[in-house]
Amino acid sequence: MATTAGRRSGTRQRILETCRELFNRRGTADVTTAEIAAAVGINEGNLYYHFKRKEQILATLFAAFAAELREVAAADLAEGEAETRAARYFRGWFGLMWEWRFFYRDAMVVRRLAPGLQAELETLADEGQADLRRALRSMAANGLIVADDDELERMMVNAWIVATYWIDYLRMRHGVGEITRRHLDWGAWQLMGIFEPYLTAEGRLLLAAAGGMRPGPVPGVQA
Amino acid sequence: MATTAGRRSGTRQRILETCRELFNRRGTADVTTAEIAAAVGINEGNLYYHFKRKEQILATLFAAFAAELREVAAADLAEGEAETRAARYFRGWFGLMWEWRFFYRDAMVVRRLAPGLQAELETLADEGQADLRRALRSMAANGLIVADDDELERMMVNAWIVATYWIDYLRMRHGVGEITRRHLDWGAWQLMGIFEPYLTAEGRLLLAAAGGMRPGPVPGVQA
DNA sequence: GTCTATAATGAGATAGAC
DNA sequence: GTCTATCTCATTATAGAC
Repeated sequence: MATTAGRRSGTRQRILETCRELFNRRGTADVTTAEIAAAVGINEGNLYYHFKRKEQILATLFAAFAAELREVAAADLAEGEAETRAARYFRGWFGLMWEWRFFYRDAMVVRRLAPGLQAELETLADEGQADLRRALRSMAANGLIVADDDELERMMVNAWIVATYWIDYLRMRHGVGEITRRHLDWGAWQLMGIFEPYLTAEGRLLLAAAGGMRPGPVPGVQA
Repeated sequence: MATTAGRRSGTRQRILETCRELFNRRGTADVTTAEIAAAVGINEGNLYYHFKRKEQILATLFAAFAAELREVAAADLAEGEAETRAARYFRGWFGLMWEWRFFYRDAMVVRRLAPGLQAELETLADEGQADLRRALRSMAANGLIVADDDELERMMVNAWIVATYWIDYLRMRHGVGEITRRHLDWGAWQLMGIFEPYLTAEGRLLLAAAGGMRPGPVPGVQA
C-alpha cells in the first residue's frame, strides 16, 4: 500500500497497528476517532491528516488482511506432503482469524462503515471458499478423505461457515470477550467434526497434525 | 407484555410490527427513530410516548421472538412420531429464523443497542442448544441416527452455528439482500449435510420430511 | 507533520401545547 | 395520544496556526 516509496511516517503505521488492536479488543463501531488518536498519542486533527476518513483506515487494514490471507492460501500450493500442506493451511487460516478477528466479528459493522469494501470482501470470500474446496479435493485425491463432489461441497460450505463465525459464536454463546489461542484450538476441533465422518485412516493423522485434538476445558466456559 | 390488561392502543402494536419489518429489511442499526415514525405514519414525539428508548422496542420485540421460539421447541415434546416431531421442530425453527431474521443477522448490533438483553440472549441460546441436543438424542434413541455422545455434541454445535449464521452467510457471501423461503430451504439442506453421514435408513426419511431436499438453483446466486 | 480550535452532522430524546 | 419545537450529545470532519 506504500504508494510513496520511501515514506517513513511512523505515525501512519502506528495508527494502523493501534487500530487493529483497538478494533480487536473493543469492537470496530465502539472505537471513535477521538479514542484512536488518544491511543496513538496524537491529536485528532493529525489523525485526519493521515486518513481522511475512518473508512480509509478500515480499507487499508483490510488490504493487509487480504494479503496475509492469500499468502496462507498460497502455502497450501507449495511443496511438501499433502498432510503437512493441509495442516499448515488450516493452522495459518485460524492464526489469521485470530490476528484479524475484528473483521470476522464485526463484519456487519465493517460493511456499514466501509461500503466500498463490499466487493473486495466478496472476492476474498470467493477465494477463501475456492481454497478450501481445493484443499478438500486435494485431500480426497490423496486418500485422506472419501466423499463425492456433492458431499465435498456441502462440507466445504459448512466448514467455511463454522470457521468464519466461530469467534462471534464464542462471544454470543459463551460471552467470551477476550479470545485466546485455546478458543481457536477448540474451534479447530469443532471444525474437524465436519470432516471426521469422511476421513480415512491416513486422514486422521492430518487431524492430529492440524491441531484437531480435543481441547481441554476452556477457561470461562462451562462444558 | 401487556401490563395494562385492556390496552387497545393500535399504535403501539403498529410500531412493533413496522419495526420488525423495517429491521428485517434494512438492518437494525440503519433504521433511525425518525424513519420508524415516518413508516408508522406518526410523529417522532409520539413514538417516544410509546417507547421511551429505542432499546425498549428491541426488548419488546425480543420477548415476542423468544416466546415463539419456545413454542416451537415445545412442539418437539408433543405427541407423535419421532420423525414428525423432529421435522416440525426443524421447520418451525427455520420459519422463525425467517420472521425474525434481523435478530440473527444483526445480533452484534442488537447487543450494542440493547446491552440489557445480553443475559436473555444467552439464556435463549442455551435453551436452543439444549433443544437441539434433545432432538438429536431423541433421534438417536429412535434409531434415526447413529453417533456417540461426543459426535452428537459436536454435531449439535456445528448445526447450531450453521443455522444461526446462515442468513448472515447468504448476505455476506452471496450479497443476498432479500431473503426468500428458497434461501432457507437451501439452509436446511446445508444443515442436513452435518447429520447425513450419521443417519440411518429411517433417518433419511426424516431428512426428506424436514425439507432437506437438495434445492434447485437459487435466484441471484451462482452455483 | 502536528497541533488547537471549532464547525457540521445526525441521532436519540424531551417538554409542553393541542 | 398525538403533535411541534427544541435539546443534548457523540462523532466526523475542517481550517488554520505552529
